[in-house]
Amino acid sequence: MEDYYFGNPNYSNPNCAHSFVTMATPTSDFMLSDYLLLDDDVIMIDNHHQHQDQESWSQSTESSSLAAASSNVNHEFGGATTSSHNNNMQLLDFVDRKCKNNVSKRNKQVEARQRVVFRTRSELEVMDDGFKWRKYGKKSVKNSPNPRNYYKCSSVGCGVKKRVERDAEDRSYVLTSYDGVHNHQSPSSNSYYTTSPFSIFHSNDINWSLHAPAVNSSSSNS
DNA sequence: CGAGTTTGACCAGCGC
DNA sequence: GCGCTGGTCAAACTCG
Repeated sequence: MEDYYFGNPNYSNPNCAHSFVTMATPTSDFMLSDYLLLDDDVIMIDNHHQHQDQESWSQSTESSSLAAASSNVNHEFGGATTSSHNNNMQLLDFVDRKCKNNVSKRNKQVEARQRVVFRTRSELEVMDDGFKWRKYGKKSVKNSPNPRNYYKCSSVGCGVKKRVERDAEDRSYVLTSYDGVHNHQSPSSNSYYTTSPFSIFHSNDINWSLHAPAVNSSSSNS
């Protein structure tokens, strides 16, 4: 099986090299195993749910949009997520509990903006995805003991935003949501990234990594 | 000194 | 209309 990484392996912080995670198997701390298309513009990714039966999956995908999402999973992830059918069953529950309750009013106003939500198991709240982010807000949210951090892409003219918060139910997981699509290449030296956050799923021949951010190290103190 | 973070204030949507 | 909530702004602050 190929190794799949999140982030650019060539864009690492020597001070944080210890946190570099390789995803060779579904048992890695950071595992890309699920994502879901919600209402045409929201994708959720869950990285730990793995054990559901096929029957419940079929039941839970009666919705056409969700069924479409499941097909996308297999298509987009290819060999990296051969078991994604099973994984996404839990993801549907996850979406019901998390996404549908948490989609912000503000986000509802943002039409045609793509939104990707990652649920990753990591001690690090900020994951380097190759883009440069500037923190512009921090907010305590209801029903969660953990604050939510707001980031904007630092690139001029790029309006992509992301929110990062600890999972209220399991603090070992981090929820990272991306709003919008980058209109530029990744500033990282080796531009494996394309303009869309979804592009990570199209890189069958590219290694992706999860590691500590190369910049904004002070943000981890917040 | 510039870039990034912190944090309180402000705004807008929603439910009652 | 009012209060609650999530999201954003911007001045002050920190750090390299």
